Amino acid sequence: MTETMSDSAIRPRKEFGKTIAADITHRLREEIIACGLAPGEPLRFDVLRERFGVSFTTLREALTALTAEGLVDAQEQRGYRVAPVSRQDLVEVTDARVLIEVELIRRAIERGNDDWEIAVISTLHRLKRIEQRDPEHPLRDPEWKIAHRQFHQALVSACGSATLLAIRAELFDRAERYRHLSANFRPRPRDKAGEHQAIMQAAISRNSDLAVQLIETHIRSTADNVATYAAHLLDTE
Amino acid sequence: MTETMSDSAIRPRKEFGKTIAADITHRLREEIIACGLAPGEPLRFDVLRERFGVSFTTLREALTALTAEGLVDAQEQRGYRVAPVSRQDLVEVTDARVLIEVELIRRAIERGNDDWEIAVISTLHRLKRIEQRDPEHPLRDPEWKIAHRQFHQALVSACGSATLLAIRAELFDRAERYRHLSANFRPRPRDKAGEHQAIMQAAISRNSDLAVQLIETHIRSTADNVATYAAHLLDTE
DNA sequence: CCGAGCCATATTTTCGAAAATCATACCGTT
DNA sequence: AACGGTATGATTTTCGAAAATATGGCTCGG
Repeated sequence: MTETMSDSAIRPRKEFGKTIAADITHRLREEIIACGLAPGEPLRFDVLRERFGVSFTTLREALTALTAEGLVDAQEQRGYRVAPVSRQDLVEVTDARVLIEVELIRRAIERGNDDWEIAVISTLHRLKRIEQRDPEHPLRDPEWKIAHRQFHQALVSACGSATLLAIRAELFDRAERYRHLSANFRPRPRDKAGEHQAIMQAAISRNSDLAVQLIETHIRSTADNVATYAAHLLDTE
Repeated sequence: MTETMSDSAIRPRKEFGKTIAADITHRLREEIIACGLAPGEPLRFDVLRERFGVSFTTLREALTALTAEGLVDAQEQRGYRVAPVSRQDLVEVTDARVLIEVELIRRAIERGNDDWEIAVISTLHRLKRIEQRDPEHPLRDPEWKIAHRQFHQALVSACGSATLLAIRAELFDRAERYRHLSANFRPRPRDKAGEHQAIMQAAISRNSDLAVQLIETHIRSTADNVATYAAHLLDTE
């Protein structure tokens, strides 16, 4: 409010109790997922230092963390680059997601209590509200992205395993990057709203088999879409 | 050759083409898995700096990587500590391992070629040789640990998914720490040699269902053992 | 003209000091 | 004696310089 624009806009502002490194990790992650940093692009320290206004050390810590998440590729003694994309990697991420998400949905439906139901219903509600606002290009709306992420997160949140939830979140991020990759070339989003609605209903009515089937279809058809419309980005070289 | 003993013995000697940070990450990982650094123990920079002879920055990078692997716990602004153990965490790791390893064994049996069979047979052979040497306390023998790890790795290596193999490796490490935790209190190792032999035979003869069942039993019974003999370490506070 | 070896430059990696933050003990007040 | 606030020491976090390593161009010999 009272600060100058130039400073507050450029300088990384860390939230209370958080380290700058954690903040940079978060910002870099978002930028890589959104393909603001292109797959395979070298991540040079000088450039990043300029862009984020932090030191080597802090950047290195962030890049190390993102390397573990599969979003950055470390080439020892030769720096880092954005993790490249490939058809093979897309298939692997999709398969892994199906394997894990299907299991987590089952467990969540089995164990979910009232709070879980409320979380599923309310996150879907918010998602639909945002979609009404701008039904054409949801992926370009940061709010839609967050709401979408939170809905899928809510669905499995009651699974009871923090370990598997962490793995799931990582795979979700990696998949989301592929969605962004094809977003610019996709003619028109298919009926995601309807799919989400159906998944919610199956989950709340504790219809495990149906929910599992819907989720698997949801994940695989999204991946197929990416493979189709981002083909020219996946087959290169 | 020409260097003084004191230096070459204490200083971390990095292998060709590797960074010191990667080396320290590896050494710290091994030490945490072996419970040389006890679960929950604070990881103070001064102490580690003394012990490994490296700087803050390098340590921080290693600790960041291990945090992502679930072996270290980061408390923002309050440093790091060895990831604590708990009965809940043991259950989660075990469940996740069963879910993933069962799937990978299926895929490996389906896709494995001659090289895969050879790898499975030869890694088991080496494991048995080492067991003959010191059948009492295999976990205390670093060579046994490596051979054991390589046998299980070989079993699933042909699954075709680097993504799932990486996740599996991480869970394997976390589980191995629990095995070490109980190793000192376990009366006597059960017949692991027989189990490994049976798993190998089921895999090579492409008997998927049997291999899956044996692997699941292998993983779960190991975890049960830990839960029993390390109970006093899991229930505290 | 081509290729191997070497020098100069660009870039990463590592370091220890300085700044920021947290934990603890102390003091004064109620 | 209990409580709140503050000063002090311990520890983490961040920084930019220095060392180590890779990259690209150049020369020289074949």
